[in-house]
Amino acid sequence: MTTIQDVATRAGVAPITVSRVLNRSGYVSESTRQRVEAAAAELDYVPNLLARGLRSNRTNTLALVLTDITNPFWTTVARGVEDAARARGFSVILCNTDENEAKQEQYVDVLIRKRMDGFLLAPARSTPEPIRKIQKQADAPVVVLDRRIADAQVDLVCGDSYGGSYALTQYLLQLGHRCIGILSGPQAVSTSVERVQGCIDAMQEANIENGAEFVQFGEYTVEGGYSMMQQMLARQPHPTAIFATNNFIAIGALQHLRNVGLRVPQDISLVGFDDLPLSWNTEPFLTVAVQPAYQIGQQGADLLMDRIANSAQANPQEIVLPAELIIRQSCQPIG
Amino acid sequence: MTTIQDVATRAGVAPITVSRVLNRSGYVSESTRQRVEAAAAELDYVPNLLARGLRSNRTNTLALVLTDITNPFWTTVARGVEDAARARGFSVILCNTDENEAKQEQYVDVLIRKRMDGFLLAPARSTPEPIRKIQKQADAPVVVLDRRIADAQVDLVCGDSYGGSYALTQYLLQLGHRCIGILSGPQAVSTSVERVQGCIDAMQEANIENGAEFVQFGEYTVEGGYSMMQQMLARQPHPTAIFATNNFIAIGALQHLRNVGLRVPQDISLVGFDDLPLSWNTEPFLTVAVQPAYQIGQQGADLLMDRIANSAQANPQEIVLPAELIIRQSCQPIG
DNA sequence: TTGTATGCGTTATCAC
DNA sequence: GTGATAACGCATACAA
Repeated sequence: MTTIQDVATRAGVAPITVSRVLNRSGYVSESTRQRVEAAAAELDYVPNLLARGLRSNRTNTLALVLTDITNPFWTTVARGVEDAARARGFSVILCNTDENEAKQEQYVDVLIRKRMDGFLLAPARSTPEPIRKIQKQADAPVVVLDRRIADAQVDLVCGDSYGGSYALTQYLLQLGHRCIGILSGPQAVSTSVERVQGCIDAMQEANIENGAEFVQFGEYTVEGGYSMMQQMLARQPHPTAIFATNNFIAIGALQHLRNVGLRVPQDISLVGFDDLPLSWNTEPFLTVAVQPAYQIGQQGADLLMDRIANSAQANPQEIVLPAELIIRQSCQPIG
Repeated sequence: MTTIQDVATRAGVAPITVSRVLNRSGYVSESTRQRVEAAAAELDYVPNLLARGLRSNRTNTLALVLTDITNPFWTTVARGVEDAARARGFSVILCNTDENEAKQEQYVDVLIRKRMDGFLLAPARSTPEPIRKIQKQADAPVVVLDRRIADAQVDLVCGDSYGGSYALTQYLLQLGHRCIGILSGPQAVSTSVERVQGCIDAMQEANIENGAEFVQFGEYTVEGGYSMMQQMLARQPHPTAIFATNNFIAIGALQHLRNVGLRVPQDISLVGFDDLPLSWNTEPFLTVAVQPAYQIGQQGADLLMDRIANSAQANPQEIVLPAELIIRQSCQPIG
């Protein structure tokens, strides 16, 4: 392994001068710069980022901890983070927790030890402990993505769950639906609560008072959607429209409807939250509210890097990005 | 930030003793161990992995560079790598190149600078340069995943592309198909070549000599599958069976067939390579050859960690894991 | 079983 | 513009 010292010797300068050339910090004469660069190239010099990080207390690396890498929503968020980071010279370490609190803790521990400059965290649960731990042990800023954490003094970037589901519900109400079944994620996750609430509030404003009766709570997974749909249909009379509160739940719901021979939208209407790429459902027909996943990642990373740059502690920010209503063919008017 | 020195002072020992306790290296008396552990806990001590890595020349971290994080095949591989790594105390840094050579080079550069202990690489292209670069600059072992690289002296773990497609083809031949269209990935990738060859060889053994005429080369993507299917159908007469050489190509092919009103298997038979989780196609009916993705990741990581442990350079190994034929309902016998 | 001395490769600080 | 010196936090080598 060739070191900065080797390069310095070869170029006939002091190590610190090599450092200045490589980091473009401080003044270096043009001729010196050229000699140093030539020497580095000839020796195939590779900077040791461990040493740099140890000395400078900066690793130029962001941690991105998210809950489900198999969900296109999150891969899109990750892409936004990566692009924003690269644009400012940061690299990103991506960790997937599978919504598992223990895994999340393991990753967070390692990332703290590896001295990340900042953390982007989509919490597996809505407890503030992991955030507190980072803030206490890491002395690095944290930006939470997607999920609101009560009692945590921390920046947040998320989509407008409430507004998106409110808009979806209004759309269903306009079509004449009066009984809407909600297939929700875990009650302990803020997005679930907000999506359910947005739907119920919209119904209430239309003088539908029993909206809360048709809610099933489960997981944000295909299996969850499948079984919640099953339970929803067990009710008599069952809803005329279904609100699947995320993309995987929608797939599961569709699978069950197909199994029992109910057609969408002829027999029952269905709306979803967050989209799927063309590759997933061979016919893209689902009416959905879509969060700007890429922007959530991008703005989260930018905010985080701002915090890293000005370690001055401003008040925590909350950035809520609007969800877009995309109307396709999965709903039909009543009667 | 509290350091090993702080812990040592508090416990009334030398820093090196703290180090021994934390790393379970060397002899430490039970009473000393307890005092040190208590001190570390009270001070909320967090080891600095940058310093440790710099000093010890080991980061206990594997790099995993793959080509498409949105493909379930690769997320499964990644899971296998993660589990194997965790079992031996390694962490994993995952990087997604999107089959893009430039991105791959950027990631590899950073990973070398970060001093990974080993590299798992699914090359974006079949050139040996990236591998040579790691071997030259990093002095860390490399294990290549999934794709064979000519002229590279390097370990390889992959699925049996040739055998899998040979078996699929035999199955189609048994059903009486005599004209099989192949929708292939890029000609520059070894898996493409091998899957095509397995198919052609099986046909040749059945005395079908013109097998090579019905091959389309394209990308391993939904779009690629769609357009290759389109071109395949333009031929008159078109094949009675289609071999989609990866899961995304199969989806694209299905989409096009649906668009032109051809039913599978009534109007045309279809087989694929690698499976999709239930969440993807609402009805799992495709007959496929499946590579053991999880094992590829697991065995790749294990081999890599073996290499790291015994830096003695044995000859490069090539581990080819069998593909499994799963027969479902996407094929029909010929009249 | 524990400690001393030293150095990993780099950059911060200050001096010239 | 450039350099000398020290220090980041830890583990290796050797000594006691």
